[in-house]
Amino acid sequence: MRTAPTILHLDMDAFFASAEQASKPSLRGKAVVVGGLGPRGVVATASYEARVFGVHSAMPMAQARRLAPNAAYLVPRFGLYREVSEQVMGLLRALSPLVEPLSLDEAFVDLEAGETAWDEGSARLAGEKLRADIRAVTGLTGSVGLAASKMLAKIASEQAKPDGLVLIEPGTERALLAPMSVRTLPGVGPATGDHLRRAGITTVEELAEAGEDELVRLLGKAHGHALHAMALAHDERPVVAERETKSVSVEDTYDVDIHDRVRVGLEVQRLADRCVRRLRGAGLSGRTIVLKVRRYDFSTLTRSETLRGPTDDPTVVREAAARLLEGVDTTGGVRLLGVGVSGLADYTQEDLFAQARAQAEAAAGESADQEEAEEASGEAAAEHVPPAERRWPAGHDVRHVEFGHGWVQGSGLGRVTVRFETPYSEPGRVRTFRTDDSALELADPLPLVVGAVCDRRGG
DNA sequence: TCTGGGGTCCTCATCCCG
DNA sequence: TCTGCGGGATGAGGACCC
Repeated sequence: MRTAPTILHLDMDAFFASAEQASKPSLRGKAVVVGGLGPRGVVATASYEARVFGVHSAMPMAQARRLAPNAAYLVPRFGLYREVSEQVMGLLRALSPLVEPLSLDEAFVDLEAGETAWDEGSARLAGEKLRADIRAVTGLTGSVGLAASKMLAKIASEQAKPDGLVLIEPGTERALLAPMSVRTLPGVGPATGDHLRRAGITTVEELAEAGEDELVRLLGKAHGHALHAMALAHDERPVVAERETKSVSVEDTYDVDIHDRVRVGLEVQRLADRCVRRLRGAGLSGRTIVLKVRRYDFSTLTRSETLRGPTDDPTVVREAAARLLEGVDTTGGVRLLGVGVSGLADYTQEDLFAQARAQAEAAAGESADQEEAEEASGEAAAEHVPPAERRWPAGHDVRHVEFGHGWVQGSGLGRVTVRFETPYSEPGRVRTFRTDDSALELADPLPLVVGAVCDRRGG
């Protein structure tokens, strides 16, 4: 057990929403909600100003609009977030070679392994410098937790939010955890929380008192054992820099349930193709094909099939997915379809026919670019979206030959409204154009901080 | 209120093999 | 040859995370 608080957890504050506010001066200090804008969208991130109204992540967008009707509603721009994330991860890697990213906006760092901190004082110093560097390089704020284990570092960063730093002093861990809700612990979600509550356990202290045998009886071996250790503040999980991918999947929720069996089949083929493109992009192949179907009543089922060897052949995956679909009853309609591949290998079995076919397809160009573009703009399931919204997604950057750089505030009825401002300007003016105005075109996002180098493909 | 998309891990049942 | 049993592979489902 490590004794010094040298594990750092970084959590960027309201990351997507903050990036949008940095990018759009007129939204600073305002309620901003980023998420899917379709009828079945959910909130990905709400700015702190929006949280005041009760809006939070994973909430249905329709509910968010009722709570905060005057907030700005934007589609996520993963390209921008990825760039900012890479800048932040770069700063973390300067602290230690042991960096474990958990998502675009979160990571663990082992400061001791990087020899940047060895005790409380040096850890606090490194954490504060990191926060300052992140602000300087990205213009955004992040919260830092420091502790002797991953679990506690994460709890600390949660307490530090927003824009703060909390260090949990060694020796104080159990007393700190004792009064907290069991839901604070990683791995305790709604289901486990309910389960424990029915057994009369609501705090970490009660969890520790319950004893390991009782927890194993209640929750099963692995979960019970792990939770008992967490309750005693025992967490020896190391920071792991590289974790290999175990599965690749794509899925779409449709704005309206699909009833037509033929259409369901076609969608599954499209998803299989998209999945294979992602698989190949990562240089992977896999043995197990998984079909996922969410029905009209939200009941979800999966069907899978394991091949004799790994494949990255679109035809093979399409055919397997189609076979799996045959065994699924879709009467009543489906709201979501997904195709995945697991059992991954970083090589493909020699299959010369498949390779020849793949090369022919690559040469033909196909409609791959079109679909990649759709994916990139988060408009994959765009068939029902009117053309205007599709070409001018809310929040995306544009450039006008006369008025310069701006972003789409909204579009519809043949009109698109643009606010002309940049990350470094004052809040800008709004103008409206026809959606087919040739003076207006989509543009790449600008770096959030002046002088920061943004290395974009083709940009 | 009506529930995204991309993952990970665990559990349980079943089948096959030795 | 029959039965018991353990273990691995497979398939389905569920909980959880960001």
